[in-house]
Amino acid sequence: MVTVHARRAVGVTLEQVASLANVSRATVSRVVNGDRRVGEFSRVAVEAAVHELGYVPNRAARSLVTRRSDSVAVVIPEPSAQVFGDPFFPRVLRGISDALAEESMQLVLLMPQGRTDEGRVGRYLAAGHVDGVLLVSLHGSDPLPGALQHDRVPVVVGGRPRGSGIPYVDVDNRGGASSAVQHLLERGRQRVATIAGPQDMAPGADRLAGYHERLALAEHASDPQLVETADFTLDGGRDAMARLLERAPDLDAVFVASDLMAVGAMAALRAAGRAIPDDVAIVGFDDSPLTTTTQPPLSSVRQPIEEMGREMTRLLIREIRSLGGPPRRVILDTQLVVRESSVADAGGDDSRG
Amino acid sequence: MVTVHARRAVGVTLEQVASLANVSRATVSRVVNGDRRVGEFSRVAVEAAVHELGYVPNRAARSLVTRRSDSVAVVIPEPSAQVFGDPFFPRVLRGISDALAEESMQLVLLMPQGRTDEGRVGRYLAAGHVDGVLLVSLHGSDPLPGALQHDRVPVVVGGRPRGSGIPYVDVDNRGGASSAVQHLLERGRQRVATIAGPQDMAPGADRLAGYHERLALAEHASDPQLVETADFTLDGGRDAMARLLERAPDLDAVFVASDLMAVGAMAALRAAGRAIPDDVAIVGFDDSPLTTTTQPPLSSVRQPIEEMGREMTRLLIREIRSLGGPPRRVILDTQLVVRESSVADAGGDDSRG
DNA sequence: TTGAAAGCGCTACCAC
DNA sequence: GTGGTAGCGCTTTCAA
Repeated sequence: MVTVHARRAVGVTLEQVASLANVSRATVSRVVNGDRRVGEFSRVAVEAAVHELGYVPNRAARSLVTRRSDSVAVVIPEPSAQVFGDPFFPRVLRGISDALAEESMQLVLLMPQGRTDEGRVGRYLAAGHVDGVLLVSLHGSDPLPGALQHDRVPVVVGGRPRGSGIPYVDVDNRGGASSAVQHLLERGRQRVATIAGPQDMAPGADRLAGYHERLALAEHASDPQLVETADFTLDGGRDAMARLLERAPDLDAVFVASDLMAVGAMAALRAAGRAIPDDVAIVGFDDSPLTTTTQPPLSSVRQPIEEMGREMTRLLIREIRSLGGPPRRVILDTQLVVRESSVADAGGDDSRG
Repeated sequence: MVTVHARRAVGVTLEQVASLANVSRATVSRVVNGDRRVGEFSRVAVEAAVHELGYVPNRAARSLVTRRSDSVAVVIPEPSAQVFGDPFFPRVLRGISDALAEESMQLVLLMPQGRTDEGRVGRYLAAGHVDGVLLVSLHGSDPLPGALQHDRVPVVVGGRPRGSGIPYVDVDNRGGASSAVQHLLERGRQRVATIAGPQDMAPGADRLAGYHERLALAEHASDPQLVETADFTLDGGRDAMARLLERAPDLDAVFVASDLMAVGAMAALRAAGRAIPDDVAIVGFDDSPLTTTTQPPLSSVRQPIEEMGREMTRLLIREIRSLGGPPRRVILDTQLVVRESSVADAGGDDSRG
């Protein structure tokens, strides 16, 4: 038997493998799909034939009969792609891609622009072209997850969605914010302010909740004067910091709900002649590449983004394999990364979960 | 006739549409695929039935007979995903996604990790699961495009690939670098240095070529002392700047081949007590979000990233529809964005292509 | 202009 | 444990 070096496998069918291995198409199918009920002898013969011919199953033919596509859609609506600086987007995708590859499933990427486009995408998904949907949503008000669930399309959301009853994976925004505030308090700061994100976005609301939670725990009164909100942009962060300094000149620390806003806040502090961290300590959120470009380097809360993608995929696959059971949700731990912006004495490099 | 509100379209077949419209399956198929040879009356009846039933063609069944998948793979090898700070990755994808949606084609995303994984991906692609491949490659030494072309899989590369004969779309790195240098010369700078990228990467080599080209044009001698290379990282940029300052203390401008390296270079200049732009003017490349976070804001060369994705897709589709003709390549214009880092007098805001 | 019918390659059921 | 075979939903000849 001459082993031909595998060439382009297009066109090789089950039929040909079967005839080369002297078995029926059914047997080849069983071997290819890992069915146990195949004799040792047949199995070896089929495997050899598959190898020799470089056979690869035709997905379309398989889908047609199994009614599965073995593919999953990842939907990234417009605003989610606009995350500046922080490579959030490639990181979730990497996590998802890894987990799907393990299951030999395809990743179909959809990036609708605007509501109209989102409608098109919704119809596409409802048409059953994919086995399930992963939705990376930064604005919780998205109607898509609800619509999909209504159409009984398996769906998992990344980030806390507005409605309930939908499986999702989120980062522990409260816990992350809480640990940042705790760190500042432990360093002896008395007047810890915060620049929060938009309160109609889950991460915005949750990080502010974590701030309040930790202050309450330490029996620090929450002073409304010390709370500002901004829109997750650099300029927004700068302006918010300026307002805080005007209202509460005695503040000695600030927890900022994103690194980008923190960069803006640092500019405002510098403009006001406040030394970082001596006069004002500052901690951001995201642990983005920005943190090491600032002067001094910015302490920040790190999120396990790849893991989020992987976990979303696991949940979805469970969802696809057996519709039923209570909707599952997973909250992933964050980690505080301490840098010079929050440590007055040119001190250590501790970190905590 | 009662118009039922479209519900989940799964399960509605050509057959059902045909029977509702009182025509044959063949006729429905013709209407759905825009075949001209259908009577007005039949066409209207079919369209109504399609609408009423919410019919959506089954892709698998169609693929099985047409032998097309109507899908395109986008391959992003590991290192390409590591682009810091700059949201290059989401932007190309957005461009590709838009262009594919216009053609009703699916985007299948593949993110191989390491050479082994890339082999798997290569076999997958060669198996004909997609109609064509878009490869976003930052390191030109990738074996994938060559392998795919050998297997006669239509492929278009983003960024100049090493081998020739492969269609690609690239940004005008030479021209961009050239315009940056021209700008510095026009501002009266005499000793223009450069921090280049790795010379085994196309953008690294091309941007350096543009630098030399423009100096030659201005009959400035190229002084080897004024050229340093680094690895596109922040630290690399800082170290390269430090070396330049040591070797050529009289330099009064520097063109840096990436914004991230430019941020590092600015840190080195600051550490050396050089004022920006008064002592040393600086221009980066990418026009990333970083440019507005630096002090002063960084002049930079902007690249049309979304357009690159769109153009890649157009080329690929042409490639898929009719294999033949000379391999096409497209070079997209860049634009210099002038900010304070390169303008001594607190001057204007000009820009040039 | 229209319809009948032959598959595309595969899985899964049923019989042996 | 194995093989025969009936479709999955669609496109595309070929005739009419």
